[in-house]
Amino acid sequence: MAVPPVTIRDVAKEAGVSVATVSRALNNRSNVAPEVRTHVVAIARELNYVPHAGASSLSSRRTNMIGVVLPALHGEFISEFIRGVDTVTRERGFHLLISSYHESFEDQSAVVRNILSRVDGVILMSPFDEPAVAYRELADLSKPVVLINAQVPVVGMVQISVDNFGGSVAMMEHLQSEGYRNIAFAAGPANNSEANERLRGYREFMAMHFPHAQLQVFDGDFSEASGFRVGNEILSLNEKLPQDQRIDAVFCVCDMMALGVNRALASEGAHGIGISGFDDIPMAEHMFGGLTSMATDIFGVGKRACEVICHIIREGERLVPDVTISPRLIPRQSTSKASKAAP
Amino acid sequence: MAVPPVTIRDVAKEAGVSVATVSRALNNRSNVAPEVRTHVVAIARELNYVPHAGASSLSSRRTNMIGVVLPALHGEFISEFIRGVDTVTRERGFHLLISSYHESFEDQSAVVRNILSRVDGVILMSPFDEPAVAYRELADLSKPVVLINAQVPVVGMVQISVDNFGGSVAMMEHLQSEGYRNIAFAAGPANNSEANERLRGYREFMAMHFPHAQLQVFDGDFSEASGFRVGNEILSLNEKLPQDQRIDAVFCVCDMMALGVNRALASEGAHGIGISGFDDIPMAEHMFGGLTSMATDIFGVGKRACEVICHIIREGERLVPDVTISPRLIPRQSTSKASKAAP
DNA sequence: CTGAAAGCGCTTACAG
DNA sequence: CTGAAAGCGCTTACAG
Repeated sequence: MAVPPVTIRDVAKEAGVSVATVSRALNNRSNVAPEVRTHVVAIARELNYVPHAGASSLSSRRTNMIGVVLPALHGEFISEFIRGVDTVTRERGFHLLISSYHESFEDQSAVVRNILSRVDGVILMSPFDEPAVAYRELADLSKPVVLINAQVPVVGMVQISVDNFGGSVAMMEHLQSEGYRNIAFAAGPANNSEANERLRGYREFMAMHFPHAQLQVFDGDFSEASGFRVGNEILSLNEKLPQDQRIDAVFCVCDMMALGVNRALASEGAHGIGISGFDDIPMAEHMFGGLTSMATDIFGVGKRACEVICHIIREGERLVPDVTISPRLIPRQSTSKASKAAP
Repeated sequence: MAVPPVTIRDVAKEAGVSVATVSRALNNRSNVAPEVRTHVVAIARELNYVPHAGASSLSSRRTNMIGVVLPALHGEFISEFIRGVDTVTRERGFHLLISSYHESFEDQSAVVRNILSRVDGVILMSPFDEPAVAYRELADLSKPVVLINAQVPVVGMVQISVDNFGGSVAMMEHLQSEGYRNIAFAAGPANNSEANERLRGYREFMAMHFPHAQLQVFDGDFSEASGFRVGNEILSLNEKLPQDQRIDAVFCVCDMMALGVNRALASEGAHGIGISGFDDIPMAEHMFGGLTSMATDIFGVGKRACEVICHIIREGERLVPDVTISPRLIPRQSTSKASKAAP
């Protein structure tokens, strides 16, 4: 514990060379004689030398760290994202500084500034539905920032986004092709940009294909409990509606809400109402016989984001094209009219 | 991007004080006149000053970072743990360096050394079933290490562990009290210490309460697929067994395997075999009507681990008692004989 | 309560 | 290919 740490000077002395040579040897610079390098590396290992990262970053102006700033997300989603980032980070010799759990957009910006001196760049997952101008300040920072899922273009920042709007439309097409006509939407938090894009997909599809239908949007907040409430609202609404106007499918903004919707509907026996979700969390496959969902490959998004930020850092190049990832429909039993009708 | 960063000297000059005073004011040292502090803080904010973390750690010998080294874990488990750590980290002004995805024990040790100069201490979650001696080297490092779930005492390292053995015994008691007699165990990876402790609980309970019963241990690897295989093995075994020796309950080492076991058994219709898991992942509640499980409060473990390491760092004290967390039985329908018999 | 100065452990032009 | 030296931006005894 209280051992005086071994420094580059100790290694230099022991190896009989200058500290400059040790530094070059250990950092794989080309201008070192091969035998010298081998010798220095051996001595360093023997002395159990660990370079002081702070000192190194002070003189090299590089921290070899990537910052990841995440919102208050729970579960599989966040861990898959981190896993994706981590994969790249390891293979490129960077370390990961993670900061999660932020309540507001301001809070989030503060966190980004706060970690700025510790990292070479940051990956910011921002679910807030803020105008582009709100991001300007972050785009002007001294380190590159890659923005995930902001759903709004920001000059000076590379963006990686899931095409939530497109995925939403694709889900609607699926529901329509399965024969559903009176489709309701179980919405997410009002200030969440992803939720809003999905809602927009629903609205635009309905306007296009069912121009005379009454839109049925139910408020929710991503939680299973809010889905349960929506389910019950739908049940009581359907009682009042004439047969041909009753809701026959619920497109849920995320899988957890679909779980809640189903819990409410299932209590009424075989309801025959189609249910779909979004995100394709691992649970989806096992939810009431299989929940139809849209897979967003969040692991891939994490990888991509990290590749981009590493590239910007290493090449000093900021003109990297944005990336949009298309989600993939995973049809399962929950929207299959055939199996619904059966029992 | 290419703006010269503002340093402590710029702030000092602008505020008309020495850099020493700026440093003291910004670090909340007591020996600064209140008005001076206020003034310095104002100037710093005005200049958008961000202290260089590397320089700071070089002279103060503190990084204000906690390292978290995680095994190749997927899912909710890891994110809950990180969330627990992050909660404490934020409230105490530390940052989080996370390194996940490590294949072997050696790999893991290398990672710990690798991040050592960047952190003030590390939280190491080690699922490997290694002898205490293997950890010695890590206990001798220059920074404190808190060990999670190693299931073996290591001198010089504080440990936070889930009582997997006790939880396993408690689960067996539950199964016995529900009336199950021929209980099988679906095991996890052979080199996983947590899995082995749970298996040990099963073995010892059986030896104590059913000394003449034949132990039925089926190999698995935590995955749903391996659970499915186990389920099928049980089905074919039961066909050969006389009525009174047939397996009537399967205690699975984790919830995902329980999911697979059920998938196999369910294909044979109402099987009447009790199934229980371990970990109580969020999905458990929704798995085939409710899976009986043991909740391990991994969020709490993360919090506790971080509190301990922060304490050691701040107080310089290494004699912190180990912490053992008792899991909690969550009985659900999957082990309820009454509801099993019903259909 | 404040400042001048040393020093933390590296990296990197610069000169050879 | 190598070394001497400057300097990165802080913190912290030390002296006052």
